[in-house]
Amino acid sequence: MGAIDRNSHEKRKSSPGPSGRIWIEGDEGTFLGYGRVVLLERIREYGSITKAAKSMEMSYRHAWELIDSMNRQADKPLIEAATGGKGGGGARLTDEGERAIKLFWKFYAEFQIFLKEQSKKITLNLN
Amino acid sequence: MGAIDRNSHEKRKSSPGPSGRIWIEGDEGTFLGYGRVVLLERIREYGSITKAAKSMEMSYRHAWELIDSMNRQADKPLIEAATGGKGGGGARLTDEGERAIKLFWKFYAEFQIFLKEQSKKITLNLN
DNA sequence: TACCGTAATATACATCAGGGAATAACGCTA
DNA sequence: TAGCGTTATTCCCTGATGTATATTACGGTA
Repeated sequence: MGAIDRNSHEKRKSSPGPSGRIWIEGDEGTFLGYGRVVLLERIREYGSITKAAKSMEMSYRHAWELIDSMNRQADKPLIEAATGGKGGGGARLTDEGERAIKLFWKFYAEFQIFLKEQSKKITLNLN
Repeated sequence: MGAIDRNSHEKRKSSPGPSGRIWIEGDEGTFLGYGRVVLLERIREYGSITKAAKSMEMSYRHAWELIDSMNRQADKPLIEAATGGKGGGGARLTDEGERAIKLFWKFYAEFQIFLKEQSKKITLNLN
């Protein structure tokens, strides 16, 4: 339920020291990033782009563009959406989407470890 | 002599795979980043904020703000500037600035290694 | 003292990513 | 068939960021 900033990056504590952002690049630019992956998870949770976007305080327009970007760059779509029908339609995370989520969080976790290691070295050198 | 983009991050090849940006956070936000460190080096080279900014295709105003931000957040100034005098004045990199440059490039180099390692793991998982 | 090139600073302008709102299409349900 | 909620798409507006431009301050030098 936490708010996500407008750049689709995680809110980071502004504690001095090494910091950074990571993402997975695709053919058209960013393929997977923190905000995108959280969006995927929210869609899995709510089954709706509209609800997922609202839960992140993100505009539907922006959410849709991110999903479209991911789907275009992936071999197979990460999200499959349907208009009309019961409840007006909805969206669902595919197996490919599930794999993308796992892939990114693994990368993300290793980066956090990397930053922590760097923090030890760098804070020593500051004074 | 290469052009630096407007966000003060290095121009990165858009090759698919793990990517990212790093910086060193200070009390007011970014303290050292790629663009800032290149700016420091250019000032060391030219002895002038004006010339350093031009060489990076950066506005003087922006360059000055970056320098001011770094100087305010560091224990001792990284850049010392003088108005008037021979040649109208100039700017010079301090020893503290020299250390900041080394510190950042070390961090940067280790991050490149980290990305390369991650690339091996991730490209394997894509197909 | 006049000149010079730079630092320092303020103001106006341009650009652009994203938000908000409006609208159409869709297909199940009652 | 009418209603519903969602996806999909378009247009306009705003806020933030950086550029461009102009002006002043400065202190050596000729």
